[in-house]
Amino acid sequence: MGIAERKEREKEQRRNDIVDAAEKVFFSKGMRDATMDEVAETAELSKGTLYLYFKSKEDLYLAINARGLRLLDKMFRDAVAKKKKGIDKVAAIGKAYNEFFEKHSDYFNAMIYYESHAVDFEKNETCANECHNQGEDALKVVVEALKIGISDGTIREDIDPFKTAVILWGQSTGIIQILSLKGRHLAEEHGFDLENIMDHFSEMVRCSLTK
Amino acid sequence: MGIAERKEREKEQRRNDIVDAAEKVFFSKGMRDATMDEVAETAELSKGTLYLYFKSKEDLYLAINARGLRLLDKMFRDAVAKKKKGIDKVAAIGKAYNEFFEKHSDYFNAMIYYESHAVDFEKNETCANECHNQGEDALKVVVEALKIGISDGTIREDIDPFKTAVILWGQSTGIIQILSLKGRHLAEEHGFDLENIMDHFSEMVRCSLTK
DNA sequence: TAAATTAATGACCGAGAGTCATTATGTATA
DNA sequence: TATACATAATGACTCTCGGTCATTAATTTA
Repeated sequence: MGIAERKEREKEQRRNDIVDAAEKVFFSKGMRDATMDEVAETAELSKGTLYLYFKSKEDLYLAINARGLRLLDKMFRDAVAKKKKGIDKVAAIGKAYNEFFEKHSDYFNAMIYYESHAVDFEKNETCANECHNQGEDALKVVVEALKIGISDGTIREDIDPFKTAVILWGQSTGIIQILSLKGRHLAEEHGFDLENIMDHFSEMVRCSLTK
Repeated sequence: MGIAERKEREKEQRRNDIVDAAEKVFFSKGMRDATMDEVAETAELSKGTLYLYFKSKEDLYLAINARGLRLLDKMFRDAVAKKKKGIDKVAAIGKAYNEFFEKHSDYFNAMIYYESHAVDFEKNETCANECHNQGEDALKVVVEALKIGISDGTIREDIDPFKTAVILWGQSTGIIQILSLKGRHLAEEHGFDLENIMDHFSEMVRCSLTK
């Protein structure tokens, strides 16, 4: 009985098409100014149909965010795979995060929005959970890198890997966020050199992890 | 001619009353769910009057944020005043920031909202500018503390004070933000000890600033 | 081919931000 | 004190947009 499977695939496909359309609209107009009517028009579907696939506008936005997090997780995994030593893995993750911001700033900004709003799990269920899990997966990559570093002696052993991973995550996100939002201004107003600021930060991190 | 001055004062007073009312409503309902009608009711004014004093809902929100930033700036100044050495001043600022979060989390969350949204200066003019200036003032306190630390030899001299201040600001904000949003979950799910995480972070910062 | 199930539609509703013609209050002038 | 003038405040109204649901269309099953 392949009909159920085919239907399942088609449903998945349609869902994806909607997220594609939503990305176009949300990324060009911003979460605030994007309208569900425009997403519907872009997807060549009626507005009602959007609500068959997503619970709310926020839920649809979270689906985009989940895509971003999936991509970030992949970049993290690729980054750690290329290095042997724990400390180098951690540095590679930092570099990957910065690259993620530079190459996929739309996704990064979506993430920022997500991280600064308490998400109502009632109204978003599925997508919110996927975001949460995807985020945890990415964090795990950092935790593992730290553990490896402690084992191979490239990272001081008096740190708690999980705690430190959370700190690193928060730190990095905060800095990229400030650069994303105020970077242009800082460069113009204060002659700020944006290029090497992340290197500067990486250096600080390396310093604090190696004692 | 004291009439003009009195009128000016009254206007200022009314403006303050509106922000007071807005704080009550925004803090209890959240930026998203707060309505201008409710602010008007709380302020015992008509909705139209709110728009005589503020350009938009966002503008009113920015006025609240400016208050928060003013408070933060003051806490930073008080913190540095109590310490002699540059490195201790920097540590005191970090402690003050954490205290700000703990004692005035409503303001902190307002700040987060502000920092994660590109503010439309067209629609907010005055308040947006005040936020911006207030933020720069607070940042200056950090810059000064770093400079003093470099002079008195408690902070390594191969760092750029301004650049480092921005990094510290972003880092701290990012961490507090993640704790604010996910802290409860991290504690429950991963047996995370929230108490000393900021100390842990401070230690990392001290380590990276003193070489 | 008819009945049943599933998918899609778009007119409609309610909520809330922002407006503006009208009204009220306070101030200067005769 | 009465009158013209200026400024402040009002709230009914509009308009946009997220979300709903009775209706229609398409697909599957019997």
